Amino acid sequence: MTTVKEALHSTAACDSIFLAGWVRTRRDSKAFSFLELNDGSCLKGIQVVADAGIPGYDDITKMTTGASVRVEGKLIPSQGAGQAWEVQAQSLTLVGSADESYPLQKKGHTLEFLRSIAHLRARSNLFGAVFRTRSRMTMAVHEFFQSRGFVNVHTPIITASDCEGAGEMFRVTTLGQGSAAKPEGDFFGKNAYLTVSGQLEAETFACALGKVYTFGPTFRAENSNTSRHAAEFWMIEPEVAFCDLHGDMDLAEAHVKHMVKVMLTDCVEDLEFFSKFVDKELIARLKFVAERPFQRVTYTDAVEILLQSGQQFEYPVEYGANLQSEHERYLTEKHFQCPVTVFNYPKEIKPFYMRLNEDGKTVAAMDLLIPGIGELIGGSQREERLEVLQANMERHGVKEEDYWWYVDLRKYGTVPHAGYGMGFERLLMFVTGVGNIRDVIPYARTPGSAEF
RNA sequence: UCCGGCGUAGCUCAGCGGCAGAGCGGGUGGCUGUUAACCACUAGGUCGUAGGUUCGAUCCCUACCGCCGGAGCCA
Repeated sequence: MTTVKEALHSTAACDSIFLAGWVRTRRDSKAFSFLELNDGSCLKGIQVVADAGIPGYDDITKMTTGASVRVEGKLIPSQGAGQAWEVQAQSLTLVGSADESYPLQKKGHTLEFLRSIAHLRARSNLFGAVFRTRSRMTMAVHEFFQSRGFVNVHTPIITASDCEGAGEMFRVTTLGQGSAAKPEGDFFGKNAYLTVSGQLEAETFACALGKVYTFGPTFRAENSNTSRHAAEFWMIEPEVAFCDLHGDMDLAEAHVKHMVKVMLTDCVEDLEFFSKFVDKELIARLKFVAERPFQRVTYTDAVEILLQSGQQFEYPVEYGANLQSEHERYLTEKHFQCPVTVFNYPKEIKPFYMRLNEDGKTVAAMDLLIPGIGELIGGSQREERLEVLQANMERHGVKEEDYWWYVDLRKYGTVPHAGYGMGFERLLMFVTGVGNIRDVIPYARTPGSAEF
């Protein structure tokens, strides 16, 4: 069997071709019909010409939009404008009909409606393109790290650490609802949760294998209702031994650039579709990002830029406070007009594991901000000095006995090391131009929503 | 969770304190190497849910539910 993609890219006619897919639209003449057949292998469908009387033509009225069909025929140059090749069918087989209740119409639908039929939306042009892109970007992540000698580590999904500082956690239990049993009586003998980050475990492997990365699902039980947050998302977390913050920032920028370059070279047809129907500036922006160096600015300088900007912000700019979304947007969209890495944040607003700088006031943290999305990457150099780490834990109210294995890393052959987390869906939003995280993941999990 | 907006036909929306509307999609017929085809006809509604005001509520008020946008949390 040939895919539609292969057929459309054919360099020569072919006497015998087999295709199977779903009907996008049909136009009937008295003596023949046109079927547009799409099989998901690429954005475009192929035009099938079926003369009345060929085997299977009796079912032509049932080959409506959404029906699945097999076609046997010849690949020939098209007589009509609009396509180079078409299939002259010699026989048609109706595999599965789709009656008039099939919800995907030939016309455009809103993203909100398509979310309500997420089990069918991958059959639309946009979502077919999104999920082909998602697949290619998945491979690009592995290519990027594997080509640099990184080892992929599968960190656990279920964890017993209940305060990793990355957000609220989902509880994992086999106890019945309202059970009075103590955690000791639960499956793991203690409270267990879905992971909010594989970082701490990844650090242990970096301190053995050198350069590692994780790429897997991550869960946050935050009651977040935004276009950039999901309760279940995929995160990429590299962790590198003998690496400082600057090496970490170099890696993060190279990572983003690599992903963008793969998008530009390997997803051309889908990218052109996004650029035409989702975001007209997309291709220009991706080329810009692929070619230009990113900006880097310390938190202190960023605050100064914001104070000097003359902009009226809803929230005041203040040293020592977190940068608000509007501040980050100003930096990346207005001031620098390109991706920006902000680094060296005040220690008070960052978690216990980040490395204290020589000034005693800031930590070696960094956020990579991109236009339109905001924070794509958050990372840091990790505190490798035992006494300093212990003091940080004390200050953050983190109990050492809960993290004895993490502390052990600093007792036995400790090394400077650094890493970051990249939200895979946020990256997809950036490279596709799609504005809502719910539309770059097959079945979005958000507060109050776990259908499908 | 907070602020704002929206829930009317399968979809996108208009409407109005007094008989429920359009475009698209669907169905039927016609026509054509067609391209989101075209032409004609046609079916399709508990106006989100529950209360309240009113002679009368899809319309005004309240609560709830859902969705969208923004904020916070973060990736």
